[in-house]
Amino acid sequence: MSIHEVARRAKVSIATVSRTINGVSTVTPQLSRRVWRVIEELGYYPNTQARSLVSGRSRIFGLIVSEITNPFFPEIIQGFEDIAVQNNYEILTTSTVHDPKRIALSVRRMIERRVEGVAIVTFGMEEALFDDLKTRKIPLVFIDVGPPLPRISNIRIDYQHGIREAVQHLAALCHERIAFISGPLILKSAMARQRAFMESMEEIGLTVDPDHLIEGDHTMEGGIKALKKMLQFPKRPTAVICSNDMTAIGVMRQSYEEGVHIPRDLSLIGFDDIRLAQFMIPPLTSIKMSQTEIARMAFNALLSEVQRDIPSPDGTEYVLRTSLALRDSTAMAPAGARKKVAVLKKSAE
Amino acid sequence: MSIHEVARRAKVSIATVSRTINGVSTVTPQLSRRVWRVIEELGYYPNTQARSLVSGRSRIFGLIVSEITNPFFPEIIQGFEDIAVQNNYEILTTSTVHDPKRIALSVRRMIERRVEGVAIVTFGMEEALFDDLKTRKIPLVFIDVGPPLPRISNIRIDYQHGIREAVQHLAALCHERIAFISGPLILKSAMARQRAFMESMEEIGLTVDPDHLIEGDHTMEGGIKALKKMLQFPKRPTAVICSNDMTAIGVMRQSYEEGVHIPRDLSLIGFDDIRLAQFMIPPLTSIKMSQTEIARMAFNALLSEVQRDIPSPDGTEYVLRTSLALRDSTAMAPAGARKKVAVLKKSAE
DNA sequence: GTCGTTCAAGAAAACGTTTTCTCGGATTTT
DNA sequence: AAAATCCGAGAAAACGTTTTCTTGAACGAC
Repeated sequence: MSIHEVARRAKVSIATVSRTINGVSTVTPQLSRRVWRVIEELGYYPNTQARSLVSGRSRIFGLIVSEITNPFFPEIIQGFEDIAVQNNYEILTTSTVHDPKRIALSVRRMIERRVEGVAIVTFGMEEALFDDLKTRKIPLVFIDVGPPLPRISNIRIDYQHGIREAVQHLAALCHERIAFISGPLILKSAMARQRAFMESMEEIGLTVDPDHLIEGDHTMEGGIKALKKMLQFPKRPTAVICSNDMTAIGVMRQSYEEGVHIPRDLSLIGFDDIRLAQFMIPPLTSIKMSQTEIARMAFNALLSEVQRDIPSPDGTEYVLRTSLALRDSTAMAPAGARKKVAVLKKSAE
Repeated sequence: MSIHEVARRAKVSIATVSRTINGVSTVTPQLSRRVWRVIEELGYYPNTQARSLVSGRSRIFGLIVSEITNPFFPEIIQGFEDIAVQNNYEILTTSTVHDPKRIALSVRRMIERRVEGVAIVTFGMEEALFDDLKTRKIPLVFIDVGPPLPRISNIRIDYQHGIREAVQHLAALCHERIAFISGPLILKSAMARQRAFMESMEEIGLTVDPDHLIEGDHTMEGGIKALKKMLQFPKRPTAVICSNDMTAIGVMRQSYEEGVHIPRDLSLIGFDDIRLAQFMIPPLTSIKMSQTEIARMAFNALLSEVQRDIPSPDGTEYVLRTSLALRDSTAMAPAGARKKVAVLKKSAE
């Protein structure tokens, strides 16, 4: 079961066994073969704990996500796992469920397991909870937190690009009253998306009715509520952009309930472009933010930080583009509510 | 950083520090306080690897699921994680993506990390891949594999109950031509579901048109294909039961495409009752198989096996009930295709 | 043919813990 | 008051590796 047993049977020292396993070149081919044979016979697997205890490298990365039950995250986890496997890393995943206690606990456990780096994919505001990791100089990668710091990389999402495309698309369809259902505005990322929306609207010369800026919570339930609210306004919007797809799905759900037809009566655009979006009824137009790409960037950020001998003076900033994925949940604005054609023509590029 | 540093600063031996941390009662309160203070000051976290190396207990469980991107599984992972956290266990999750290589690799790594047990939630047929775990006497828990063995527990799903309810429900709505879209029939679980369907149909006195037994693949794409196929049959079914919700979602999607209205033209029932089901349009009637419950059972199976000093002579069998969750995707059969009323009355209980 | 080099492989130290063993002082027993 | 018991805490062994240090044999150089 242990390296000693292997050594005994192969009649070599444990050092030789270790060297054989690790492919150190100073081992005679003859001995190497003998050792390997015994290893096979015994079905010996080295003990990772002992290995990493002495080598000081755990080959574990932590991955902290908000909610694994939100379909956005599994894709990220899968992507992360895929690359991790290729690079012989293990992942310790935590789904925080937005519980600070849970996060703190999970951070602590990760440190105790001596993870080599942690990817934090939470769109959250719990930054302080990760101080422990910072003081221990563990490489980190965040999504959308300020400028990178030593050992701390950042993946900046370029919300503006995709959201501008969305707004332009709606404008081209003659929509004028466009609403935006944001995420919880305590979240930086939610704020950033809303700001990008406002800017895009301004850019194109449309005004945003304050009523049409609704705060959701990134859940389907939130989308349901938001739509209910929206339908009570004297001037209903003819199009809605949601801060994530789950919200959009909630809106769809409630539209069905209320007899509002999408896209005839209401054009709808989501954000994230989760896989499910294309299976909605109708298929949901959404702003794509590639989960696989995020996972890839996050992993590489950690890996390159770990492999570097001196930490990067400032961490690296990665940028992820967003872009509109066109489907069937948007249509021309209802005739009565169309924008003047002159403006239209221009922005329809 | 290590226990030695703490010992040095607190002017005690490392043994005392260890005892303090582990709450061994023989430590004088006074010393204990001194040690704790130093621990706080230093922000010392014990090294789990060293700990479990000497104690022989890794406090890690493995969790192997088929596909994390299938919404069925995240709920299980979340549930599993929740209980694990409570019991101070870590989880190593693997999403196999149905790749035998991947499974083998992940099994190997789990063994190398000396996991204390592995929960295998795959509805699959890759049983042989887990032999390595068996020979190493690592406690396992499967879903729906034959009778339990020493150290190997089994969660048996009682498909019959939920499926019978579904069939009875449809019969009560005067459906006579009921189709079933199965999962890949190499999977035991898919087989079991189909068998349960056949039995329920027979029980209630309905015959199954062989055309109406379609093999899907548990994906939305599979559901789409299955519906296309189904619509070509001379005698279209008026109701469909799907082997999982993803398939049902695919069917919904394609029905929309083809102008088949659910539930007016076609009644639809899914299986699993994933959270998403209630947000479909219309909300999907589904056979509930509680993911949380599965997670709970799986974890407890492992935990109780680990805590037991002698392995259970035969592993334990846990049983999970399924039952129908009624929503809006089913309706009376189209007038032309109704069953004779006499039979109806009886089975409508 | 002696003397450095080179090199393969064993011995031993180290990693950070837990746990057994040991010891000396305090407490109880007779 | 001496002997026996108890108990808190330190010393040291152990866990299963990797890696440095050591050794001894083979080899080439002079």
